[in-house]
Amino acid sequence: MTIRSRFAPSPTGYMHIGNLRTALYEYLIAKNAGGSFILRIEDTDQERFVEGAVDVVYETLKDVGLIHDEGPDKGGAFGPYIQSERLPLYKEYADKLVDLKGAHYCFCSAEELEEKKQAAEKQGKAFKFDDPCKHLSLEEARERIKNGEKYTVRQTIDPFKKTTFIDEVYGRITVENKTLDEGILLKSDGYPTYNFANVIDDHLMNITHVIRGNEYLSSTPKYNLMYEAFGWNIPTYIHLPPIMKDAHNKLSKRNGDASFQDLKAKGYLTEAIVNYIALLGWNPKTEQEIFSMEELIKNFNIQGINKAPAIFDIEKLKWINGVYIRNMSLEDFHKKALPYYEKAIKRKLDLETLSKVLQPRVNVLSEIIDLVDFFDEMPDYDLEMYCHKKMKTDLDITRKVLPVALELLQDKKAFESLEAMHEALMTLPEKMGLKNGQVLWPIRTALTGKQFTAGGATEAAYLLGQEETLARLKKAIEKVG
RNA sequence: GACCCUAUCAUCUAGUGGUUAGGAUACAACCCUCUCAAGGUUGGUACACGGGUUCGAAUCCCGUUAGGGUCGCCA
Repeated sequence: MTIRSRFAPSPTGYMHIGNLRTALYEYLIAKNAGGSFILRIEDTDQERFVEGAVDVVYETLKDVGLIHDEGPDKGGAFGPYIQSERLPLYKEYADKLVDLKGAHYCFCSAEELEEKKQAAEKQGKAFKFDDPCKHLSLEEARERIKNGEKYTVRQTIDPFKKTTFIDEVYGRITVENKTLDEGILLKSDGYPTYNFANVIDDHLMNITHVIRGNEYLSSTPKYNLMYEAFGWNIPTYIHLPPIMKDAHNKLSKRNGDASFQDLKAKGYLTEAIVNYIALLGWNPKTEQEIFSMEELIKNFNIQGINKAPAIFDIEKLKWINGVYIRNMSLEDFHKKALPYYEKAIKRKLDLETLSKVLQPRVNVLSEIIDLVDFFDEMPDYDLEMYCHKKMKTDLDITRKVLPVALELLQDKKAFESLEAMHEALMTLPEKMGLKNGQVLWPIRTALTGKQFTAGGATEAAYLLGQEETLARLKKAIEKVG
């Protein structure tokens, strides 16, 4: 049997991390077995329609490398792949399900129901829908429909039975049917609800593996009842635990948490995000932590999926992102860093060398901004900064070092390359009978005004160039008196 | 409230009856070093609780507690 899995987002205009992980697992499960990955757009909620939201889905999947084999933009043998274009199908199968006694027509209006609910609430009673339409004869119901009455189709459930299903990660689950709600399958506007559309589409599209969040675990028995009523094969279920923001809250855009787009904007690499979320809820049973998409496809297995929720740990993502950055070629890193340089640096400087200095020091690309701001403008700093116990240096030493450095750096040759600068500066400690740190700490401070910088005096001087370096040294000499 | 699900370091997790409870992130220390990183070495921290079953339970069973989910003409 060829595995067919599907990603079925309702387009909201952004991709949240939980959805992306679901899509990833769906893709990996299919591709691991050489199967197909199908994209289906679930746009049955007319009230939540967002312009352009479908494009975000396409762009994200493409960026991440989850290539779907069938979908609205690609076609396929089981289309249409947009639910709003499948309306006649749902109606047809709803009627069929009524014939099969798996559903019934209901003429109660939403308002009526709401009234009943509120009345029950007022009395402090738990609301139980009595569903008068359930007892209508089929002839009578069809007559009322013919007369143009608004109606919905509700699932019909035998309350005296039990329903059991197997989930590949949670195992065997059994519930008593009386705890199941006879929910609406077809709305009065003719659109199906998720509960119905999913069953119909998954069956019609030959989906073999249904992979989704575990919030659907409790409604799965209802889907099975429909499959059974239709006499259809039940798919393999794989329910995924949620990704949490903390111990209590799910990760969600609504809580102000980062979406895939947000993470990208912050300077996280697509590959790193994918790598991280693959590991959030799945373990490869080895100690490997860095996986390319090819490796994920090769190694992914359902047995490694966890049952317990996982908290999204941005620190670990940062680390993984840093690993990816350090593994990049200098050219690639430079390309990624360029937009950030443009934002933060007006002065002209050797950006290639800057990239060389920065690459091992950056975990998230947006960190670049804070790392390079001193190039444009010398920050204010306290004289105290020249006193450094560990470097065994202080103001007195600084007063001696800075003028010597100023003189040394009059020589243009030092600015020809990072190596030349290093060589030049390293002559100072010996000449002055001082330790490296005693000489270089003051110079670096004078050039950067910062407690910490990426690179040392050598890098700062070389990158600033002769003119600016000399100017800053002069200023510092004035400052220390 | 009813039903379903979950429970190992701060975090992600390994572990499927016998382990000094392993790894990674984070944290700390040290080394390296012109600061900061990177790299290297080392370290501390966990089986929610209570009962069983068993010669022996993180592992099996029951309960408690805690948390999550579902109960929409949302998905």
